[in-house]
Amino acid sequence: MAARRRSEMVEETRGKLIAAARRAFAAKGYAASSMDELTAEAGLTRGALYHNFGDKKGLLQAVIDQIDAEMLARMRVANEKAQTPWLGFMAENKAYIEMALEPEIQRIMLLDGPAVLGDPSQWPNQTACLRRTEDIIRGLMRDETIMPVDAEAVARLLNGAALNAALWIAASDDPQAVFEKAVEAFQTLAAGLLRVRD
Amino acid sequence: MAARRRSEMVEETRGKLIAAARRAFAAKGYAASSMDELTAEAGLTRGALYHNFGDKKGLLQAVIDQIDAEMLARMRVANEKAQTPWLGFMAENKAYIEMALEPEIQRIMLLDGPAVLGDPSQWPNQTACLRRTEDIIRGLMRDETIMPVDAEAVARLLNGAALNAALWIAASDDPQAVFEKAVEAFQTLAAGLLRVRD
DNA sequence: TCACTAACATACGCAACGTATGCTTATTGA
DNA sequence: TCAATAAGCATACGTTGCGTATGTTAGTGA
Repeated sequence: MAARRRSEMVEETRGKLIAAARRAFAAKGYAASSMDELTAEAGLTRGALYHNFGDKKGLLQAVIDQIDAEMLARMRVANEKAQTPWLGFMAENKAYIEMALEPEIQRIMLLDGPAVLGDPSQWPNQTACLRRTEDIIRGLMRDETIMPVDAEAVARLLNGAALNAALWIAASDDPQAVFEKAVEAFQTLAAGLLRVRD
Repeated sequence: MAARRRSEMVEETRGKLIAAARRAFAAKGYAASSMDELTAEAGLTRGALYHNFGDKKGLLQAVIDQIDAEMLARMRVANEKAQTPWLGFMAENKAYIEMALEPEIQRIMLLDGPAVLGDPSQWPNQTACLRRTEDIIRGLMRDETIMPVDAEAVARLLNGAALNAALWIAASDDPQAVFEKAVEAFQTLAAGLLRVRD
């Protein structure tokens, strides 16, 4: 039995806890998730949890950081497939709406996260998705694809619009149809950015 | 000592509990608000609470219904002062952003409410603000002030944009300056609705 | 006037978080 | 190689807070 490295074991423990937390938070919500159950499912106890993450909020923060990184990666992929910068931008936003439809992301990133940790803009990592949107907008302005605007403000607004669209779609009877409508409306609004060049 | 009517006393009790809950939820958030403290501040016990509202969520729902009605009224006032339907629409949205900046509304309506009760579209009353926005948009379409769009979708997106704008503003260092930027960006986006008529 | 019921208070059980303490095992320095 | 140390995690405990079951008082209708 080769003695394993300390850092390996820690990473494994943290990984197991984060994975179990993702499942529990997504399925039952943050408040209704018991730390006893959660850690037991990971084959551990609450001792490991409080040692590694400090408290329940700390675990949520870790889960959010992980999901956020995944979302950022998926937005990049969506952009790369597009033909023009503007279409890439639209593709990213569509991808965001699609992701926001997934129960796990919706529950953890859009509902519990902000309520428990405060506004996402205060999160260390959640800013990643947002900052990327900002960068894209700045690029479009440099290309003169869109008119000059405050990139941060527009990024924020579009992000909120997409977020709310997702909540709306998820609560509807016919998600697919409503999704189409939401994307179309999103493009209509975003056209405001293009209006002098249309 | 004139014996007071039953219904009067009940209304007073409910009013006291809702008022205390608004203060507590706004100041400490839903999760951190103790029902014992809350009811004690109202000069009552948890017995009154569970009799009148069923559980903690029920009290939050009652608080939300009350605030929602107030918000709707304020949006109406903002609209009435405007010169044209389009400006009225913009005024309502600006008013919404302003309201969403208030800590009480932000904490209860935008953060804790959705997380605890689920998406606002499922709330019995929160739909009020949203439906009003929808109606306004339909009116603007009939006037041919804006191009034909899916009113529900656009209402949702604009609502989300305004919501996120408020969270952003509140977290910023210079709320006043950021507020100006947010309103301007909001108008830029909304201009997408006007583009064929510009 | 008197049974009856609604409105609220009191008392209890239980679940869950956070901390303090204890044990086990990897790492470190001689 | 072998203590000594500390990190990593488990166990045990105290506290808080929700929800319910039960008790008590005051208004209601016949």
